[in-house]
Amino acid sequence: MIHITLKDGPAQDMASGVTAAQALKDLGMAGDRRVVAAQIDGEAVDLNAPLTRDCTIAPIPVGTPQGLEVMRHSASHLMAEAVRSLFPGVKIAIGPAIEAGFYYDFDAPEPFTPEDLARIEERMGQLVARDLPYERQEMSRGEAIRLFRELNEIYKVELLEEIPQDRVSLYRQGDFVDLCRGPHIPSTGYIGAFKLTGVSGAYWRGDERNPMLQRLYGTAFPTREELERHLELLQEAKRRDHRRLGRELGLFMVDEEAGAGMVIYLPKGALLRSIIEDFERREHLKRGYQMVMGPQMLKVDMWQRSGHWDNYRDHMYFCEVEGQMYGVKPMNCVAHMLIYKSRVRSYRELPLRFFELGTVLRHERSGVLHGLTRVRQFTQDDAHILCTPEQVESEILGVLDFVAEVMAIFGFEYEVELATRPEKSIGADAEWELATNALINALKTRNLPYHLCEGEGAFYGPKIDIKLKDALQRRWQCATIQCDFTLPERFDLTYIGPDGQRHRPVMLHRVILGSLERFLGVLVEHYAGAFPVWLAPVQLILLPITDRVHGYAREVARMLLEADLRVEVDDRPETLRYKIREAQLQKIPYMVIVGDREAADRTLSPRLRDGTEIKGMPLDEFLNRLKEESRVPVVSC
RNA sequence: GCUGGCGUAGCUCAAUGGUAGAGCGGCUGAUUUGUAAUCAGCAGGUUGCGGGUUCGAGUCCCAUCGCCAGCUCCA
Repeated sequence: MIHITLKDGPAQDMASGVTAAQALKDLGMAGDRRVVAAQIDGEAVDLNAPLTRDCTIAPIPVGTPQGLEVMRHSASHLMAEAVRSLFPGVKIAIGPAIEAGFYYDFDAPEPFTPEDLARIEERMGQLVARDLPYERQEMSRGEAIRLFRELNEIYKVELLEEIPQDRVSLYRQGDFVDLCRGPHIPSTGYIGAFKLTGVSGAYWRGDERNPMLQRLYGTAFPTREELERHLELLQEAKRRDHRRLGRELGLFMVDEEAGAGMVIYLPKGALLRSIIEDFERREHLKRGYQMVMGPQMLKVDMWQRSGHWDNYRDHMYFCEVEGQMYGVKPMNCVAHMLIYKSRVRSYRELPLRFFELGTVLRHERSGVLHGLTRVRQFTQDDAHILCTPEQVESEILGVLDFVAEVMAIFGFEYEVELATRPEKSIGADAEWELATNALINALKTRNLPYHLCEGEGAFYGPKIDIKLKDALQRRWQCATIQCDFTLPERFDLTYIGPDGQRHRPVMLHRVILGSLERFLGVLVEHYAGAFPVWLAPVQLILLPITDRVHGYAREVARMLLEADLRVEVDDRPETLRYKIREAQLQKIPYMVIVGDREAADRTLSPRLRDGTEIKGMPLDEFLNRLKEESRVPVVSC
């Protein structure tokens, strides 16, 4: 007999070998199909796994992230089975669950077409209907290698040859067998609703030197309704797409004749950007930053000295001027080094915080370009903080707080990642360790949970990356804080300490919004183009009903402009309904109707974006309301 | 850069290898309008660019530029 305890529940003695499913049932958990796996002492296992020792058990319902992952992983096996039965020559690679679904990589002689997708999906439906059990089987590594060799599954053999363990597990359902750790759902019927969502190429093991495989993407949910809701969310993302809204709202464009990845700002986009830039300058000056500006390109020697030549050359543009090679800046740090060096520095003036809205150019590979979020020329809200080693941590804290305050103003939540030393990097181990610890300590001081991303730091130092989450819960890399001990050394930066000796300052690179282009793109999607009043390029539009009131409308517009409000007047000879529709589609916060009645008693009748109508509001009341709403929101963190 | 898909009017999209069309938008005129599209007329294209196959190419082939979904990379 073994003693089994339900997590946060009763316990019972049972015969050794009882399955997890039976144990859960005996402990009062109804054996319904929403439970897809079990957790034994914290480890996820199949429902039909036999229990042979005292343990604590907990159900894994499909409604939890873990349960969903199990079901999707099983769905990927199912997809692989369908593919193998329809396309006999195809070899299987790997097929995990991912954030929004699952995929499986195949080595197929011909790429899959959308029609193939439909056939595969249909076959999967048939297999679900047959409710085939998933069966776990353990064997030695050697046996497994023999098995997959017989099946001519070379990718599985390659994976097996690198597995250190002696025992491996396989899962079978129907005619399909796969090397897999598990756990899986008990049978294919547990897959509620699924859909194949796309095909694309993917390198074997994510390495571009390896052959390219065909990756099939799909997603699965417990119920049809949840799947529908997910697909609806994808539609919503499409409606919010900044590339579409950017054009429709007259914000920006990319012209292939000008160059891929080169953003051209239209009047409203340029206005929006300058509103954000003004905001940034104020926020930085408030926090003790000094504005600086560096040149767009520097002699190539500078880039050799900084290490960019050795580590970043492939991403840089170069040009020759009177026989001298120049590198167009991909980062702003080098000029800031020179500014620091422009005179002798005392410890009394540290920390120095140099801030620049710096426009950089990076040669990104053509395939990665995307709207505003991935471009070749962009402007960073960049700063370099030079300080004593003792000041590093408090400076990092200052930046973390800065990020928190700014993100709250824009209404973003975010997640934090810590990226450590990559393979291709410069600097001494001791410095990397010191810098990494400083970052970790700051995160701990602020109680910020973080994901560790090993080997993903910049070539000159470790970094904290901030992934902000937009209204649709998508994550975007914007803010980053990077420690750098090497650049001050390479440029021989020093300060005179209290002891009269020269010392080496530490440098922090940091951005808050990151790239203004990317941030704008994210902002457009976050607000679906309906910017709050303080950001809206056009805050209100006056809609005169007849020519008779044009004079009054222009007088009101002048008054509002004097009050620094962003106003337009639509005095075209169109109907009111027409003008409202256009203003509504432009997502202007206030549509202000001006007719004979308003002109007579010197009032306005604003209509809000949400359809709310206000009639006969006195001029100064409206002015005060707009002035109030135009202020940068005050938030407390 | 790689894999696959796709480039037709400003936008969204039509056109069995056989004379390039529609809606919206634009322009002109009429309409002076009270909360999401007033009516009429007109203009708009070397089908991304360059080669080729063919009696004939938007359609087929090659190359190139760009876009889209991913991979790799990344603010």
